[in-house]
Amino acid sequence: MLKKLSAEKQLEILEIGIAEFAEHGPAKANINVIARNSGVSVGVLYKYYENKDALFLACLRHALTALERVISEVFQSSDKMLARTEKLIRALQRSAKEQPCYHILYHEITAGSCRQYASVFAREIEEISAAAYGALITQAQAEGTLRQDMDPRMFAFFFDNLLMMLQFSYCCDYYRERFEIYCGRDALSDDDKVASELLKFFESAFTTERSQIQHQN
Amino acid sequence: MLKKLSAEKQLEILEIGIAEFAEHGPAKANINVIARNSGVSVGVLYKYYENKDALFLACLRHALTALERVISEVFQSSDKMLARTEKLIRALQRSAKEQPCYHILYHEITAGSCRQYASVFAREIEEISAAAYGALITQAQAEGTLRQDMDPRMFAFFFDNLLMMLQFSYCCDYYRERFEIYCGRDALSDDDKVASELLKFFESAFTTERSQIQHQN
DNA sequence: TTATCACGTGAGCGGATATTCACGACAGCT
DNA sequence: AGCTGTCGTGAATATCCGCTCACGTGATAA
Repeated sequence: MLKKLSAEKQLEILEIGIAEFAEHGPAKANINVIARNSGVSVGVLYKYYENKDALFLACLRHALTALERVISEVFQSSDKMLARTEKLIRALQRSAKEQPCYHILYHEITAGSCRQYASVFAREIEEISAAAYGALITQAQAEGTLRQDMDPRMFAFFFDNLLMMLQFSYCCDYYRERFEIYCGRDALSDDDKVASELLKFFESAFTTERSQIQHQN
Repeated sequence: MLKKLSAEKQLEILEIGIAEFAEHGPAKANINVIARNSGVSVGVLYKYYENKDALFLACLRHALTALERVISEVFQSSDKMLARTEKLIRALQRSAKEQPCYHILYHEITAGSCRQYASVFAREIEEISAAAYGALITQAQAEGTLRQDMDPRMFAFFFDNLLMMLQFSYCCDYYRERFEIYCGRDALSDDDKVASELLKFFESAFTTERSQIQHQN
């Protein structure tokens, strides 16, 4: 190999691609623009990626891997459920602000122009978190720190629903606007308040009077 | 006016448009296909709508009006908070199954290819429900049937987050898959179970021991 | 120094599709 | 019946953009 694109340049292409795909959506993102912004020619893009679709998938994978890392780091710890939940919230807030495009790209695959990948990616991404959250919740129920009267899978589902919406609310244009409409102009900057309110919401959903009564029996 | 497209035909165009835009996303939806499927010529579409964008916005407005009607019907009643919440859940489940494309279109505007409209539509759509939910919650807090220790706007926000995700989980491909992964194959058909589980989740978030203690004082 | 060839380049081809416009059809009027 | 103006038609046009390929460049080997 003589010149070959450096690893950094290849990464740069992915980053620029993520930005472009996130800004315009997969359908309207422009390959020629990605090439220009990355400082390479269109031709070389097609040496590395078979077509636009392949480039998009590479960008997506890059973004999703980064997001998975954020989640899995939180799951390294052996905290109790609530502490872990708080860490999750904080980590998502930070990540959504630092790398908004990654989250926007994640959101993209839920939209119409990505229908084709919907089932593949749903399995790939959500199976992991569904299993993790499900296990966490079942365990918490067994330990008696969580209400007994709910289907743990449904619980995990609602739990993740709130976390997904939280991510999107920090970086997707529509959801950002909506966030401000609901919670006020400074909602986007006052991370502590949002985190603590969401945590309160979760906390009372986690632990009802019933679950405690059942636990004492 | 001599012939002019009948009101029914104009409605049909909107319905076909909604289906096409929902299936492929605004960017990839094909005007010529919409014309053919509606049984009219492309030309006439351009007599009624300045361009593709204008047609898309008309479809969007049609869909959103229908969705608003679903919500506002529930708000006609003077039920207590929990009863109203249940009605909301049921109405959204029904509507998402009967008119999936309407909800998919709603979801579309949150994605990248619609960035330009994000702020306009966010105000138009969410301001209404934000105000309604916010008022509902403030009132419930005043009556003492709702915990006092949460910011009512944030509460309304989380509340609506769960409802939005519920809608999407019944009709957007990715969210449907995810729904099944989290809650099992039959989640999509067992509406009663989903409704009751979500209601339980809300119920305990609404009413904590603390709120009841405070109320008894 | 020169030949070779691995890589990168970007002008331009081709297909897709949004948009136009010259035309036909037909209702009402005379 | 013939005229007129309103509408609807869809082939044709214009544009955009994904993708290709003939070429340039510079590192290596002889």
